[in-house]
Parts: sequence; C-alpha cells; structure tokens
Amino acid sequence: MASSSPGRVAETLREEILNGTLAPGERIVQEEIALRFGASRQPVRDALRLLEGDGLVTLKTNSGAWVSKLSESECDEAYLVRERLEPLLISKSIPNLTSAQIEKLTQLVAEIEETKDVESFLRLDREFHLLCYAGAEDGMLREFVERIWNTTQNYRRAFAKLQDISHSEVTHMEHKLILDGIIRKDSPQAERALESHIRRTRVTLAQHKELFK
Amino acid sequence: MASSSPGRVAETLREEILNGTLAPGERIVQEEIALRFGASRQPVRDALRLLEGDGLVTLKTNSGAWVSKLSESECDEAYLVRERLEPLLISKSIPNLTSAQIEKLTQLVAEIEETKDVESFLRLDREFHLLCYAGAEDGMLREFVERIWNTTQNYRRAFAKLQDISHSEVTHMEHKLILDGIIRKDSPQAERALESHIRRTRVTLAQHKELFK
DNA sequence: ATACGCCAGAATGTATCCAATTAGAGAATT
DNA sequence: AATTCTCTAATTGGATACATTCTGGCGTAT
Repeated sequence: MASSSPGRVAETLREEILNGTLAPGERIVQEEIALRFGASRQPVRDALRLLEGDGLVTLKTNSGAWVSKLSESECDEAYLVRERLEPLLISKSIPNLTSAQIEKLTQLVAEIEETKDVESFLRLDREFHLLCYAGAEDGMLREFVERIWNTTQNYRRAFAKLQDISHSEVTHMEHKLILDGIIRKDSPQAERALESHIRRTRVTLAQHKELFK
Repeated sequence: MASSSPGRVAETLREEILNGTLAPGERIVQEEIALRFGASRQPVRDALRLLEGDGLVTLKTNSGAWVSKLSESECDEAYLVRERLEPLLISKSIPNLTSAQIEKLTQLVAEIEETKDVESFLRLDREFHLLCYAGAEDGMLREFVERIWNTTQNYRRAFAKLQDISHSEVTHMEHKLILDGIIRKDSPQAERALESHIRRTRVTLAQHKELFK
C-alpha cells in the first residue's frame, strides 16, 4: 500500500525497459501496471508521463503508451549528438573526479576487457562511461546524455550481441585512451579519445541497418 | 467544453512562461489553472508534467509546481550545449531548406536590424534561428535545441533589455554570416558562424552575473 | 531574542466512477 | 480474395470526492 507513487512505478518500468524486459514498440496498458503495483491508474498515468519526458515511452492521446522505438536515422542522430555532448561533459567532469573514482574506472576497464558475457559488458560499459561524468555537476547537459544512453540502450544490446563487441580489441584500447586522459587530467585528450570512440561506434552501427527493421 | 486537454493547457502555460507573464520561480497552483480552463485538476497535472519534460516547470512531490529558474552556471552550460548542438542541427537543415524559407530568413535578418523594440527583437531573433533549422527532420536533436531556447528565453529577455541588444552591430553581422552560409549552401561556414555567434553571446552573458542575483 | 514544536489551513496525491475514443474482429460488398 | 464498413469490447481521458502531506503562523520554552 506504500509502494506506489509515480516515482517508484516509473523507476521500475525504466529498469524493465533498459534491461529489455519491455521491448521497443511493446504496448503498455495502464491497468496492467496499476494492478502490478496495487495502485490505481492515476499514479501510473503520471509515471508514464515521466517516462515520456525521458524519451523512453511514447504516448498517443486516447490510444495508449508504447515503449519508444528508434529508427535508423534517429539512432544515428543520437550518436552524432553524443559525439558533441559527451566530450564536453567529460571535460567538465575531469577536474572534479576523486582518486577513488579514477581507481574504480581503472578497475572497470580491466573488468570490461575480461568479460565475455554480453549483458555484463553492457552493464560495465555503461557504468564506466557514466562514472567518467561523475565529476560534472548535475544539470541539463548530464540529463541529455543520460537520456540518450537510455533511449539507445536496446540498440546497444542488439549491436553488442551481433558483433560480440565484448571481444573487440579496439573498444578496449579506446577505453584505455580515455582513461589515460582522465588519469593525467588531460581533458583535451580525453575529449578526443571519447569523440573517436563514439564516432567509430556510430559508423560501425550504420553498417548494420538490419537492426532497425 | 472542448478547450481542455492537457495539450492545450500546456501550450497556453508555455506561452505565458516564454513571454514572461509567468516569471521564473513563480508558483503555479493546480486549482487556479483548472478554474481558468474550466477543467478539473487532472488535465492540469498532465499539462504540468508535460512542461516539466520541457524543463519549463519544476515539480516537487506533495509540494507544488514552480516556473523553472536557471542559475548562472546552468545558463552558461546551456550556451555551451547550444554551441555544440546548433551547428550540427543547422548542417542537417541546410540541404533541405526551400528557397521560400531562405527568402524569409533574409527578410528576418533585415527586420531584426531595423527593430528597436526589445520584445520584437526577441520574437524575430527566435524566429530566425528556429527557421534556420526548419530543414532538419524532427527528432531528439531539434527537441534538445528547442528546449534550451525555451528554458533560456527569460534570460535572453533580461539580457536584451540590459544591453539594448537590438542595437548591436555585431549581432547583425553574425546573422548575415550565418545567412550567407545558408544561401551558398556552405554548411561548414554556417556552422562556424553560428558557433561564434553563440559563443560570443555566452561570453558576454558571463559578464553580467547580476542577472542571476 | 531565537529556536523548537505544534496546529490549522491549504494544496497536492490517490481512488473511483463515468464518458469518450479507439482498436480489432467479423461480415458484407466489390 | 481483398477491401471497406460496422459494431462491440476494451482502454484511455476527465470529474468528483476523499486522504495525505506540506507550509506557515503562533505559542512556549530555553
């Protein structure tokens, strides 16, 4: 009876969308969700509006809610935006990263290299990148970046499975270059390495149009 | 009886926030809005959630809604993001701009130069910049850019009044450089001119911390 | 005088009911 | 056989009523 509130509902749904339990394009029925949470439809509607703001859910008036889907060009655009925003964000973060956080980043790079499992790779890769930005203050920039990571999560998953990206030597090298820039507090290098990393992913992804059919 | 629906309410409130009728930091009471629109509080809640997604309104659980406020550093960040995103957006737009749109842009630059009134300047300047992007397809990138324009609108107004920016020769020259890039379909020039334009505004704005008390 | 706590009023959050719209299946027509 | 039309069931949108939470003022104690 206490586990309702739009925030909690939205949080749970967000995780289910991110981990693939709810697939892109899947319908979300208000009453089903309401039953699951033992709440009425009202807080569910609020939760869906929250998720719509995050770009994870698409609402259509008088019709319903669906898990957002990206077209090929929308996904490409997402990566182009990442290329421009994440270098900026990392440059704002680097001066404020603690040594504990940098140590954790070093550890994550190693773990990513050893991982053979796609789901683990996705989780660790996400943790690495977002932790790179932990030194930046909260605000619009971080919000935009996290939103892009969320809306593209399912496509990263599909792509990782396809390529078995966890074996990609290039990816690990790029991570090390970014980390090197962070350790030496060399923001320009970190920015460039990160931009290259995202750019290469975008270009590679563009060669697999079959992900969007 | 037909003028309800969250969309209509949100649209009206959005305009009132943008034109300054509702000032940053001002409280918004659900029931007042509901009365104004002859609706119940439910659609108003939905409208507020929509505006929260646009960054125009800040909601606090069990407390209420306020018109969003930007701190000095948040405003600076907004301009840094604009510097990176708007050049990308204009480069996506330029190939698809029609000659009618380009003509309108030319006309707008002239009107902006002649205008002495701050409110007219704000309206025309906004129309010019957003029309520059009309050739780009809808999507996340445009959404981000429009959101920044919306959330910074009040600060642009305050700044314009302070500087009497409508008399700024530099601004008009910058607009002409951007327009020149558009007319000659020279995206790289348009990108650079636009970046400089935003960058200069950011730096100038940073010299007026008094806008943020 | 300041700080803390309590209480009243007001505003928000939630549940339920009813109305309006849509989607989907099935039948009829071309 | 394919397409369109219609009708019904299901789902969403909105209004009202009630419960919960917060804000701010007042009083008391330190």
